[in-house]
Amino acid sequence: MSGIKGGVNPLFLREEDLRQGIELLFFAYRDFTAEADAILADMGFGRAHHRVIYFVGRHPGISVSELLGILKITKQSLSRVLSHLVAEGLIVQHQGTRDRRQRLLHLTEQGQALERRLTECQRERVARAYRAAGASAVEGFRKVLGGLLDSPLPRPGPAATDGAPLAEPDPLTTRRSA
Amino acid sequence: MSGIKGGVNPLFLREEDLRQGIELLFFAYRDFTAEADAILADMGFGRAHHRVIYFVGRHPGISVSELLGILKITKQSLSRVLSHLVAEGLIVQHQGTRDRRQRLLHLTEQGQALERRLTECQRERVARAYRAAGASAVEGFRKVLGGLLDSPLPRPGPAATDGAPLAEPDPLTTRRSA
DNA sequence: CGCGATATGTCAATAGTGCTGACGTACTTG
DNA sequence: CAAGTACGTCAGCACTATTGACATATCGCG
Repeated sequence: MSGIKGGVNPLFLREEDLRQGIELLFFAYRDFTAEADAILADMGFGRAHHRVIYFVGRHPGISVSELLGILKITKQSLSRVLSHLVAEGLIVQHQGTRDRRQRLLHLTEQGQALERRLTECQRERVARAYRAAGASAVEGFRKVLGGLLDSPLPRPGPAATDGAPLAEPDPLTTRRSA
Repeated sequence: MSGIKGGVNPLFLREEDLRQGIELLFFAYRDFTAEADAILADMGFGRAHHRVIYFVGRHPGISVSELLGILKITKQSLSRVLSHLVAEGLIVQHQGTRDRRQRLLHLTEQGQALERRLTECQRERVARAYRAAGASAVEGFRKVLGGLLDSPLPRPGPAATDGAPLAEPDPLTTRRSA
C-alpha cells in the first residue's frame, strides 16, 4: 500500500496514516465520554440522557422534533429517555403557544446542575487537550473534524437573530437538513 | 461566561469554543461510523463486530486477552460477538503454541474481505477530510485527539522492542496499561 | 504430582440505546 | 366537518455491554 507513488505522500493519505486517524478517533471518543458515562451510570442514566440534557440546555425551549433533528434518532428512542428525564424532574415540558402540539423543553434547576456537572468533565478534557496542543493545532482539529461531517456545520458566527422558537438559527439544529 | 478575563482568550478556552469542540466530536464521530454501521446492520452484525474484525485484522494472531485490553470491554461482551464471527466463518481461532490456553485470532479470507469493505468507508472519509484540511491541519487534529486520550498513545516509531506475543510492540495494544 | 494462578468460555440476569409498527391527539386545510 | 398532516407515545424486538457465578484447560512452581 505504502509508496504507490514511489515516495511518501505528503498529505498523510497512506494506509498507515489513515488507520492511525481511525484508531485515534475511536480511542479519543471513548475516553472523551468515559467520565460522564460513569457519572450517568451511577444515577441510572446513560449516554443518551446526557445528549438530551446537553442539547436542551443548549437550546432552551427546543421542541421535540427539533431535538430529534439534532440527535438523528427516532422519536420513539427519544421518547423513552425524555420521559425518564421528565419523571426524574430534570426536564420540564411546556405546551407551545404558536403550535399547541409542541412540547417545548427546558431544564429544571436540577437538570442544569447535572448538565454542568457532566459537561464539565468533557469541557475540562477538551480544554486540556487544546491547551497542550496550541491554537493552530486546534484550528486543524476543527478543520478535520468538520471535514468528517456528512454536511458541513454552518458557521456559528454571524447568525441573524430572528423570532424563531430557538433564539438563534442554530447551526446544530439547522444541520439536520443533511 | 465569555470574557471572564475581560477579553478573548487566545487559546480557545472560552465556553463557546469548548462546547463547539464537544459538539463537533459528537457529530463527527457519529457520521464517521454511520456508513459502516449500515453495512453491518444488513449482515446482522453491529458496531462491536466491526471493532473485533478491525483489530484482529490489524494484529493477526492476537489473543483474546490482548483484544480485551484494546477494546476495554468484558470478556462476556466480547465472547458473544467473537463466537458469532467464528460461527459465520469470518474469524478462526488457533490454539497458541507457546501457551496452549490461548486462542489466537485470525481473519479468514471472508473476514479480510469484510474488514476491507468496512474500513474502506472510514478510510475514504478520513482521507477526504485530510485532503480538504491539509497537512498542517492533520497534524493539529492528531495532536488534539492525542491529548484527549486517558493515556497517550506511545509513538509508533522508536518503541522499545520486546518479546511480546504480538510481533510488534504495538501502540494500541500496549495502550491498555491505562 | 498437586496447588494456585492464568486464559478462555459460558450461562443467567439486567440495563441502556436504537429501531419498526401501531396509535392517539392536535392542528390545518378544503 | 372530514381528510390530511404534524407531533408525540406505547409495545415489542435487537444489539451492546455489565456483573456474577462457574467450568475447563493449561502453566509454573515446589
